[in-house]
Amino acid sequence: MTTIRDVAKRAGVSVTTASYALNDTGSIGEATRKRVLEAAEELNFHPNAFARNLKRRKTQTIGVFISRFSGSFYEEILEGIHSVILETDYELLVCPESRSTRRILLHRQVDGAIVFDRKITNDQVLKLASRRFPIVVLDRDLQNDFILPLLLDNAQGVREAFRHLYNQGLRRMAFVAGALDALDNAERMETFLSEAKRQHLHVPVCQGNFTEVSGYEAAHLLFQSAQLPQAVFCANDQMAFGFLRAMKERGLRAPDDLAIVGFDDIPLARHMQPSLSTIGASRFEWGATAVRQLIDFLDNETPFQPLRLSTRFLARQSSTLNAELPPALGATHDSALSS
Amino acid sequence: MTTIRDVAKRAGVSVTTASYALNDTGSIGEATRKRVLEAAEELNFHPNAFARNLKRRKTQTIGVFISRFSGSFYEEILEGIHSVILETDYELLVCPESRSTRRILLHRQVDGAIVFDRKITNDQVLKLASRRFPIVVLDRDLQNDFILPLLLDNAQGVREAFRHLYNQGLRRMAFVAGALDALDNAERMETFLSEAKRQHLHVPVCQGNFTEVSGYEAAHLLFQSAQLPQAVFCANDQMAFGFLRAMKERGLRAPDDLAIVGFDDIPLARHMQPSLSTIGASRFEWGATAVRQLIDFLDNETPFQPLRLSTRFLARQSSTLNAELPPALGATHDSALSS
DNA sequence: ACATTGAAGTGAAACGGTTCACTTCATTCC
DNA sequence: GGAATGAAGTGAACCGTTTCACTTCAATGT
Repeated sequence: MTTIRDVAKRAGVSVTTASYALNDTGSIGEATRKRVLEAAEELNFHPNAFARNLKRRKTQTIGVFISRFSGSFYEEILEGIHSVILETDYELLVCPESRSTRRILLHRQVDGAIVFDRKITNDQVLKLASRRFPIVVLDRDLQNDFILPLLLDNAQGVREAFRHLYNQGLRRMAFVAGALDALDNAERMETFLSEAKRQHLHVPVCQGNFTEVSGYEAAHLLFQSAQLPQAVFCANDQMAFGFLRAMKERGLRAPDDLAIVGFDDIPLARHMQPSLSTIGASRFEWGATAVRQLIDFLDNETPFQPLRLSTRFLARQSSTLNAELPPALGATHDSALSS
Repeated sequence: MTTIRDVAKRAGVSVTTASYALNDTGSIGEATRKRVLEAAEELNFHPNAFARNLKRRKTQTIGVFISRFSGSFYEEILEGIHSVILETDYELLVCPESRSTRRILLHRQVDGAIVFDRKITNDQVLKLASRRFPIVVLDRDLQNDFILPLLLDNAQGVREAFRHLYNQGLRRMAFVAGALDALDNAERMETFLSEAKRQHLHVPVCQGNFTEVSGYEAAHLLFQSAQLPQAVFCANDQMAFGFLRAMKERGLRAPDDLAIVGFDDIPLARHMQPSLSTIGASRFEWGATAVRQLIDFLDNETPFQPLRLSTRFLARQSSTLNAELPPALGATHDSALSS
């Protein structure tokens, strides 16, 4: 392992000079600089990141904390983050939930963090965030000078979805809720119910927890009620998927027997049979925005700009009555595979 | 930022003692140890990872180098890796292709690497790998004491697929090839063609590059030939997907007009209409095996054990003639969403 | 009674960079 | 001609740990 001392020796200069030359700092003559760079090249020198970070107290790295890799939900967010990182001189460290999370966060192995992992508590985030360690949170409404929440505009998409159902003459609606502690769930439910209320509709709520199975179970519960609803809004796509499975088993068809709407626009949604109406946002843009703001804060102390990511309702087969929608595949395969 | 010195001072011991106590090394009295740990707790002390790594010359971190996040191809591999990491005292650093790759690899910010990114050259891998820096490669056939290739057993699955087609009486077959420089493509093609040869079949080859579009284009090329083949094997699912799109546009149906088989078993494959016959491997197991061997090498110097990951053919609608296959969704949704 | 042992604890030198404060020396200015 | 300036380069402290080599001292063996 060659060190900067080796380089300095070979170039016939002091370690200081070598460091300045390699980092393009200090004032070093052109000839000397060249000699140092050549020596470094010849010795295949690469500065030890630990020594450097230890001294600089900066890592030039952004940490992203997610709960897991699968689900293709994070995928696009990560892609967005990655695409921005590529244009900066920062590096990216992705950390799935585990002990590591604590370690990396606490040991300051990154200069800033993007958090999308409910296992990390609000308290932890609050305690960690500081001018020297800004944090962007994607999954909670937590905010101060050093914490930027970047959330979905749940209300917008849900309102559109409600209108879509309502305008088709559907009146008996039900809501399948996700995890109780999730902000997104609360907002989606709150919006849906209040829209319904404005139309003097009462909407029963089935409690789920965002998993496919809980959607399946919610469906069974609803099937037992005296009168089937005409439309069901599920707080996310996974539950909608489970709900549709239960319907299929019962011989019920969407949208004719029951119109279904989900939330998230997971990749599968457009490929299902019937394709699933849902509410989507650009997760790519989400990730990109997060890291852009974070780096802007780190480099220029630009104050955080909270904002809500716009969502939009996507009418597909599962909720669109008597429409001549093209079959899912033919209509959408292109963008589906473009990723 | 509190340091070990603060802890030592508070506990009324030397820095050395504090370090030994915190790391459970050296020989330290029970009472003293307790006092140190308490002091650390009270001061909310967390050792600086850079200083530690600098001194220890070990990072206790495994680096995974992939070319990108999307495609849901890496997803399961990462999950597999992650699941093993969770049970060890190693951490995980996932690095999408970029300058970072070079930096992290060269600067030894990780103790070992798992490489799945063709942008990293064989030369680089060879130069980097050493007893102190073992590397597992998932995308190339490169091997020495410190480099472990973990590849798919392409032949096995492809052979099964060929038989499946052949046993249904199909004789006119074509092959859509992927990127020329890819080992996987070479092996799949080689196997398919030699199986065909044994049956005295001649199989024309259309060159593609693993992308959906290249599959689409390959289809158009084939459509111009005098006689349509009865079965087409695509070297991966993406191309098969493009091929099916072209067929649809032409009013051709799989499997009746043309039986289609892909390779990879991407999540979409089972959800398409028709569902896509393909060849799959447990990518989860793939990742898990890789990291297990790597850590075993690092911790115990266990020599690398090259092996091929078994693959299996999955008969689905796109290639199964006159069969009563259940509809894709009903049959498979459970495992599809279980992730 | 004295050497031996081993547990408990310590001082200081690393690890490999960065950077502050400083020197040297040629050039410019008045 | 002497002070002022500034470019080029250097020595050494420092970042926060770990760990080698060492001391101290009570307990043990003979």
